[in-house]
Amino acid sequence: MEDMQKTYDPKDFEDKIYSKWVEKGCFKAKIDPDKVPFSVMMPPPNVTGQLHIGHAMDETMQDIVVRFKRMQGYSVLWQPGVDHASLATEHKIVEKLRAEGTTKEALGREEFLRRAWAWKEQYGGRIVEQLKKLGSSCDWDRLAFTMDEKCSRAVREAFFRLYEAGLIYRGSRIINWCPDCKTALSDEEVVYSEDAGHFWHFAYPIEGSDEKIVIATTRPETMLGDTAVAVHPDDKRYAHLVGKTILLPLTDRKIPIVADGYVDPEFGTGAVKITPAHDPNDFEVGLRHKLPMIRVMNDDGTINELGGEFAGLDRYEARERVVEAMKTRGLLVKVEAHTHNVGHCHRCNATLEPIVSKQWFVAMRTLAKPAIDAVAKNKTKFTPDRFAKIYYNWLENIRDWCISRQLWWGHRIPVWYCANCGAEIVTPRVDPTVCPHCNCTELTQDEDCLDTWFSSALWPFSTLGWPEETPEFKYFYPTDVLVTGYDIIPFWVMRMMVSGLRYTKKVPFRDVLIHGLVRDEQGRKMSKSLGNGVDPLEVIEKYGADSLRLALISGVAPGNDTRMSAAKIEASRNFINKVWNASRFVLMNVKGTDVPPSLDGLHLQPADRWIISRLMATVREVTLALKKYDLGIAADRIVDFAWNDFCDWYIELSKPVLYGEDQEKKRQTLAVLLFVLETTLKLLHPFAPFVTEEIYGYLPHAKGMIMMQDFPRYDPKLAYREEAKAFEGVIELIKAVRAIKVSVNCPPAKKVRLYLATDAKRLITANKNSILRLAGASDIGFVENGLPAEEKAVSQVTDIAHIFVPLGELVDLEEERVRLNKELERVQGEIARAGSKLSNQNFIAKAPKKLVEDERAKLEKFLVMKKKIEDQLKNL
RNA sequence: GGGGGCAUAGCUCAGUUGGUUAGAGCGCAUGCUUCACAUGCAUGAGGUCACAGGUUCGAGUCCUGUUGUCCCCACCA
Repeated sequence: MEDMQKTYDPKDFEDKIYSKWVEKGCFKAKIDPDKVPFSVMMPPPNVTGQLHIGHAMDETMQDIVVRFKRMQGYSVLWQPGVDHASLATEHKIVEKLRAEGTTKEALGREEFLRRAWAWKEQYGGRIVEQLKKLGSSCDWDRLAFTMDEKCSRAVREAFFRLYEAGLIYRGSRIINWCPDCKTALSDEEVVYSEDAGHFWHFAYPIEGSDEKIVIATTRPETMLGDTAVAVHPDDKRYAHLVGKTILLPLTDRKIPIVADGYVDPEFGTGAVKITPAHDPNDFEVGLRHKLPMIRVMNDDGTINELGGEFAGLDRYEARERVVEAMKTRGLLVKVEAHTHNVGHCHRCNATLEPIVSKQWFVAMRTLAKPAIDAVAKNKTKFTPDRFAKIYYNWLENIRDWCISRQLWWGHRIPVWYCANCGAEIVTPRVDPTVCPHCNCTELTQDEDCLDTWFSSALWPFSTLGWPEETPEFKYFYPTDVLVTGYDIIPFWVMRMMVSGLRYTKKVPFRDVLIHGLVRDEQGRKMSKSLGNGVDPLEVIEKYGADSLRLALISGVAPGNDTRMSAAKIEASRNFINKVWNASRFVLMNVKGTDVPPSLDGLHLQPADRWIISRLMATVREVTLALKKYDLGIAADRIVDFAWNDFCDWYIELSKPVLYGEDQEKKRQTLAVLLFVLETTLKLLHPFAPFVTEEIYGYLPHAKGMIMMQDFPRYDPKLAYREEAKAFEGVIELIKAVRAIKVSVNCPPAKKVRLYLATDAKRLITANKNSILRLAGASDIGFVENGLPAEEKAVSQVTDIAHIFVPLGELVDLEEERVRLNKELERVQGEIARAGSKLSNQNFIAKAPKKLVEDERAKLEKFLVMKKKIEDQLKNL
């Protein structure tokens, strides 16, 4: 086999490896009765969307979990799919048509849909290809689309069931209307922002009196639809006017003055114009006082024929003209600057109009209850659990969900109306042809579509074939974990919970792993307008997918936002490069040897046992962290082990053996190097799948693909706790010698002689060559009581030895005295701290025994150190 | 108005059920072209864990309050 390339270049192998995984069917989900299923539903990205950094994080997290579980032996389904994204997609197509100089109305429904599907065919594959670049190990053979036959069938069934139960109804209510997209929106789709506006004070004349009542409004044009003015019942200023009639200016209408508790006497003038058809609060007031509703605006935001002379004007032009007209009549009292929260369309950002409109709604209150209970009873668990509170907050305050959209791209509402008797007809599967009430055959289907989230809400089971009891559904449902961002909780998580419990009587997923947003270097949201977005595809191109993945999850706690920067990605790339080079080192040395395939029967040296012990600790911690979805911690542990323990220590410790003469020791060391490398690669695989798979292919005893190997297991036989701890003493010794040399500016290349007063002669002798090499020493001598003063040595006390390094001219005795005194001070501080703890009777009585013992041992240790340092000071 | 987050090294952030001398990356300082890697190695400086109380033998961690900051929801027309 060829050797590994000298430099790490992900472009050499990432695509090749992905193809290989696909070819070998590594991602395929199988119904295997002998295995435990583990299923994850990918949050479907918009079918015509492009991969952005937020997707990249979401996908990476899922892929890590899924690869981990697959290696642990679960039968994994990671279900991929894309969303038709009704409004988003239709918006794009409408824009395109506008550029072509036509409109959807001009094309007609059929032709428009033909174009929409063509658009979907053209761009629908793009995001899927981009997901592959990341290394996503989902079962592409099962790729679903919210508008495919399977999902559409589920939508129809779900609608039917809710309708039958009376939980879907049609009614005229105030909804959020986008005059640009010309559709209703749900409350969740409204984005509020503080906008600068005005507060116009208008005087309304009162019939049969010279008195006028002054109202204040931010939307003057809506006065054309006023049907009352309201004041607070206890407001003495207006008490005499309640029941009187207003001659509404600019119209020929007479409207009453009513008293209603909704009015805040402190705000504005204390008198409110009531426009039931154009304001949610006014709508309520209107119902209470049985006021007429006069809708004065068309769907496109222009004033309709009820607006008299203003008919046909755009809403903003109408606003100006109304103000002008009032001014001319001397009825404009004043204008104030006023900033207020205004709702905008989440898709096109147009200012929304609250409008009375006949729409379809889902009665959410009834449905919310089981969804609240399921989380309260821990049937579904949020990670981190604080998001359960946010979830409750949403569901407890939920209002009915407006599900109809005046769009064509989506699931057409499965309701037919009878031309004869006006009946609503809803059937679960087959389209009705005859009215069951009057036998009339003239039926027309509702023109509108469903909110895109209506189908997304069914995703965990619609993709598995529900309402059919398919084998997939039985095996993989409920799913195990849903991974998504906190911003999607109200849109999706909540609604999947509601639907899942309603239709399947089960929670749709057992865990919900919530992540935050990926922000830019300065903590700002990434946005197109700021141009501060990090393009994941560019990052992959430049650094490789593994670096991107690692950068996206390292140092990130669940649920928290994270910042992305070139520096962070480079740090990840550097680590992967490190792994690459360490692997090269091992393979280079293994080449041409008969390295044993396992550790069985080997006589392990202290350093070997130490690294294996550290490895086992890492395996345990990583496994635990992954189980708890602490992906950032898991990654940090692996990086820390691989870089510090393995590369900086064990590989360096192995060199004197590898370059030495003892062939048997060499074989053993190679076996350990290989074992640790292979185990580390497996641990790292879920995080950095490409590079680990590539390197694994070079390992002499590799079996197939790394992604199909067993995830490393903690083996108590390999824990070697005591030996590892003893060996830490050797490491501490080496570090101390290095520090001594630096402290006197001794060139690193200059070898020094070490003199050690120690009880650990055996351990030190066994590791002599390593100590010499790593500490930069020429020889070790053992002494009883240090060196004579004329030797001019620098000394340091460690756990296993009192070190003396004679450095002759380099040593300044005065400086050495200062250094030792400083050290003495530190040790005395420790003695005082431990001493005060141990003299506290409450500590002795109440703290765990182990802790007390540890504290005693510590005190003992520091007392010995103190003695040695004092002796040395006397000696100087 | 309601809900939630955050405050730890110069910067960005970890810190599992309270328990060694509070960690990492980046940055900084000093020194290293040692045969895997300068995308590197070694050594080091740098923290009253926002503030004030409390619980506890013991608090960065739990409780109460304060301050600052960010987000979500509601929406006084």
